Amino acid sequence: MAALGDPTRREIFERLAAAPSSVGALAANLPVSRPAVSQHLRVLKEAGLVSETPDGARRVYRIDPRGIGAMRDWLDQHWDRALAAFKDFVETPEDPAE
Amino acid sequence: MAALGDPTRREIFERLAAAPSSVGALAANLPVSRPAVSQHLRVLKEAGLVSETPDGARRVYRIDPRGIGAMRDWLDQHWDRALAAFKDFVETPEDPAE
DNA sequence: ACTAACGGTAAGTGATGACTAACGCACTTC
DNA sequence: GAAGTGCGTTAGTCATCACTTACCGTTAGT
Repeated sequence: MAALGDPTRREIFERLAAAPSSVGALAANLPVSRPAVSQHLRVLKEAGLVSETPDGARRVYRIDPRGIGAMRDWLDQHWDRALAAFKDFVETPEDPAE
Repeated sequence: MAALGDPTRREIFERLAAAPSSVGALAANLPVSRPAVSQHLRVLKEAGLVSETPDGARRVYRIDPRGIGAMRDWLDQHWDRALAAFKDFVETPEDPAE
């Protein structure tokens, strides 16, 4: 969750969501060096958002559905509560006692 | 989106999702000072995640459904693509040529 | 009007973290 | 086996940011 706070990391995440890719391919289309991409991928992997697959000398990274699913659950949970509270707030005309 | 990167800010966000609150009430139950809470609320407000409502001398903050809705949309969009790509990856038996 | 309570703002400090350069390791191909 | 490619890791630097202290504006009560 906090792993997506950095813009570069979010960019990497979005590119992987579009299509799995290797480290070098990602770094080639990004304004940062390859080690930087590698470090971001490690953070994303530890957060459970991506998974790596060895492919010879290369390593292919792709989105891990479980991680993004956990985020969805977290968001939906708060969404329901927030929506209920907001609805209650709008419908209350003007509470004088508070 | 990046506004939820900080743990303290996420904590404030979750408390507001549970129930709207004033700045002082939030700071009283948090390990940080009141100005810190005020700064976090400003970031959350600029991100469109919370909205403030003047109530006399106090200001009540609550979750803004639009902000959390935008996050949901962003997440769902990437979820669909990632799930399709992952499914395609799993179903591919084992590509010998590569 | 004066006082007290509530909250936003400014300035300054300390720590977290994103980045690059240099190095080492695993795998492949000649 | 030797050279080359693709990645991860380490050390070090620099910027970003979260936090506190002090101050000022605003609103409610006496």
